[in-house]
Amino acid sequence: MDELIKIKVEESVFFLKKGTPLSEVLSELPSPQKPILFKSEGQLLDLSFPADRERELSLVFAGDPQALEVLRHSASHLLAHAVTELFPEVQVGMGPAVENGYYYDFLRDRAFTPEDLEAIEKKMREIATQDLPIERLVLPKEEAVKIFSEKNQKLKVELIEEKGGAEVTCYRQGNFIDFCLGPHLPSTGLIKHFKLLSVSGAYWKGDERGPQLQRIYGTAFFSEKELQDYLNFLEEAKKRDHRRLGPELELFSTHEELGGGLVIWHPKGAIIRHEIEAFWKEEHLKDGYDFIYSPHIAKLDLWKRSGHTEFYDAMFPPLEFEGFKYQLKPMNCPFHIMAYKSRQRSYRELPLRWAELGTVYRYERSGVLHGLLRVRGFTQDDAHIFCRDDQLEAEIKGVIRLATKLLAAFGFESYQVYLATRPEKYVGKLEDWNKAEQALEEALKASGLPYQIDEGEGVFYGPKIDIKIKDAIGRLWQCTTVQLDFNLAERFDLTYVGEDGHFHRPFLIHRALLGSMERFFGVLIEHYKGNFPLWLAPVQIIILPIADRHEAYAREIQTRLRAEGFRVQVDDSREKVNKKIREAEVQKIPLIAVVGDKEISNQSVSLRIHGLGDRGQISLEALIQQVKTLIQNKSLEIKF
RNA sequence: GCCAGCGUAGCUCAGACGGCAGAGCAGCUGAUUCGUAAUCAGCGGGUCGGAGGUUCGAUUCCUCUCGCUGGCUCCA
Repeated sequence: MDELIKIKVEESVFFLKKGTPLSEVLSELPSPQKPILFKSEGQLLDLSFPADRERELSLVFAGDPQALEVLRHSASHLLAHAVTELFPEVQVGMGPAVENGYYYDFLRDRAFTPEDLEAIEKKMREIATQDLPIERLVLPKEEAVKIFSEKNQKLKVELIEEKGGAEVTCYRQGNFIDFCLGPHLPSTGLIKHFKLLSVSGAYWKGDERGPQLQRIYGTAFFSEKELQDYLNFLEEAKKRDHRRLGPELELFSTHEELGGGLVIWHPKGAIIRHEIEAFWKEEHLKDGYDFIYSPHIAKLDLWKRSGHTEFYDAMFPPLEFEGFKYQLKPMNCPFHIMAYKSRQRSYRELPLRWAELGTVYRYERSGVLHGLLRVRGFTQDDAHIFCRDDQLEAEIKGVIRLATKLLAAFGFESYQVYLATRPEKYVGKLEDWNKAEQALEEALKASGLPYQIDEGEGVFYGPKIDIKIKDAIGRLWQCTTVQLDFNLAERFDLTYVGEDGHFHRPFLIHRALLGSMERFFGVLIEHYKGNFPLWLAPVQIIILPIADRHEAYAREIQTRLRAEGFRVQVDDSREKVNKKIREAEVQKIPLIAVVGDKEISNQSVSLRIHGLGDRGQISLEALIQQVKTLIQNKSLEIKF
């Protein structure tokens, strides 16, 4: 006798024979629009999912953001389908949906060319137009293995052997079948707005010893507008690329002669860095930090004691002289620890907050270097806090407050915060871990920032908080990190004498707020699109004399404005005003002061604001006052 | 480090069965003295990323190498 299963959909109740597709209920529902998925207990299910037990279903329609991942996953199958049609010899790997789209990995002896991608995309459209039903199949493992073996899909067979239970789920559309948990859209016709983006290498199962596959990336959306918006976003990101803007605006350069990942800050970049650092120092002093300077190398033995030689693989090879080996520093911590250990410490002097803009060197593999964002020599805005356990929470709160204060000054006010907790392998006492995790979480709660917990994702030496900032076009960048370190405290046997006259182990907090000057600068360039706010702009005001006879007046104003501490230039080239203005706009100089006969006669300038155009005449005094205010307030916008 | 793509003037890019290497912008010089996004003219500028090989001849074909790009991997 067939068992009947109770299925509740919206307000209606149905009874289905066990194993019949849930989609049966749809014929009875007066829904004007056909759903593409069901949702049950927070989980998305195929329309054809068999009735297995009592369920309450809701309907998910095309366009629903929850279904986007499914759309993209189905699009990845469509991609694999097209590839196997066009290149039957290709073996398919894995093809999930990812953050902004999807990819699929293929094993093929030749590389896919851009022409191949075009052909594949065309084939995908063809298959989509056929509107093939996407069927969910549950097969005994042996049968699935047999099917994929016959198709000579060895990678898939490997996956099934590895991951499949007694029964495995597969999805089929036309001649294409894939081992996959799903869920998927009911048919290929629903995949309408998609595009292939790029092809790159990827290792099978991420193992660099394994075979190298070719990964084709694509994206898909429910509407053409969303797809176009995303493609526009990619274009916009290209326009902001700091690797283009940096050299163009003469902020920094890199050179083959110097080596990869090594950056030279040009005067215009250096002045921005100076402003950032000055602000950073000022805020740190206000928060009770002291500064430290430390050398760039130290004896290798120091790094042995810290454990870096053992656990850290990004160190440059050591240098050797006078019978000793020296190590270029990848971190600042051991130096700060040495300073701490230079004498006995009392509980009365804790917390110690020691900050350093410390330049470190890391051997990053050549393939990962990327503009300013991933380099080999960089300056961390580092600090180490040594504190007692009763101070831990307050210290972390202080760090978070300082971090968000600094970031907000640059216009970063939207964050994603992660608390990473104890991993399986860890050093230190469980009791300390618990105390630290609790302090971190309490501090986060007090900060009012929404956060998520990455269970077990902490580093082996301590739990941490990471803060990612959201830039002007919504991209996330990791900057702030606050980490407890039980390892170094232990290895260097850090102690302080407590009120009880006994030795105690201090907590060691390692933190960087902006991350590194290089990386933060790269992010800033992209965030501002090169249009730095007035307080950071390398040239804040450019004065454009209309004709030669106005040059003396221009120089006079320049002197006057420089005396106020403003960064001012005069364009004395013998060009027309139009050309000078264009030049200044291209250079993204915030304020342009045009001076001619009129301005001389009433001691004024004609002001033009970058991007906003001519604002008319303004007296010299008013200009000075307003610029002063804008700089002092670190205003992100220029208003007159 | 691995896979793939790309390296031609400072920048953006043309180019060529393997046969003296081009444009625009920038730079320099001169003329123009001008009112809100490019005045005109002239000139200079290249081991065609580097090394080796094939060839009578290589920037072009081959090998190696360096750098960059997209990913992978790594990320104390």
